[in-house]
Amino acid sequence: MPELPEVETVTMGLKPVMEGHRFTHVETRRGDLRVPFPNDFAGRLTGRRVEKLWRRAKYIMGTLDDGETLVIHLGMSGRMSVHAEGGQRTLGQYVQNLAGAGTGKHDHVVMDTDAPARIVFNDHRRFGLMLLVPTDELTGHKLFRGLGVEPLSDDLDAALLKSALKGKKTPIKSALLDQRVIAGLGNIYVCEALWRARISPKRLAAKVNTDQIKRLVPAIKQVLKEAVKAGGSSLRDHKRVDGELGYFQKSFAVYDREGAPCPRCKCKVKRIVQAGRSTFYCAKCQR
DNA sequence: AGGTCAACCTGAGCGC
DNA sequence: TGCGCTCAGGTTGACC
Repeated sequence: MPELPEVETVTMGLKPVMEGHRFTHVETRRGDLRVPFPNDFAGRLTGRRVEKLWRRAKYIMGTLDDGETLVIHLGMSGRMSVHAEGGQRTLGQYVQNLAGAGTGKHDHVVMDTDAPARIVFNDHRRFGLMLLVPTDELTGHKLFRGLGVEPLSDDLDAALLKSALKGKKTPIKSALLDQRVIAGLGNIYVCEALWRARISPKRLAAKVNTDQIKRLVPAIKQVLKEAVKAGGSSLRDHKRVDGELGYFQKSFAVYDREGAPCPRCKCKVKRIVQAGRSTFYCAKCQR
């Protein structure tokens, strides 16, 4: 499901029931996610208070009151849902009914907080993960030490991107998917950003010129901001924590639109495969 | 060193 | 209905 806008949407949805709240009960249903749960995950989480809930790249991070941080990744198909007694309008946001919550086939983790609310992690492909990492070891942790710049921060500018792409012989499409360059972009928003910046996905990263980089940086930021505002893109799996769909997919210019007209020049959108992933682009206006 | 690609899983959609 | 095939928003480790 998730790229940065979807993870941001989910994080914001979890905040009211997690931040400042304590876990009263935690249960894992099956341990064989691709990355197994840490030892006694439920026991270590129970009774802990979440001091701060935030996002880094495509990870949801919960800083706990005991010096550990809860790290959540949704993989390709992970969902988080929030349930409470009485359903809608509880807690100042829309939440789902409590009845039956956490009993689904792929509901892997059920977490109750003193909001009170029940949070369910569902992931049918099991590519997601939940870990506990000592907070003071986060920066050096394997998952985070190599991560690139946050695209929505002021740190990402033309100069930084230019130096990050310097000497890279891989296509720009693949370079932007590399989390060590920019952290949080995925297949959808890379395609969309390249279209907005009128850059061919096949162009070698090192050959993206200064003018193009100056278009690419705002294109990335704008497409992400618009998608966050729309609640992310719901293609197959993504839902907000209240079960509603994001609607940014209605705004795609090229992604998943093979054969449809390019909104700019009306040429047919092409689909190619790069590094094993679909790329959608307009061969006429992306150079 | 740096880049590509299969593998990890399940489910949905499509053609037959 | 059902089978077989392809594809899916991510990440990683094995391999050129």
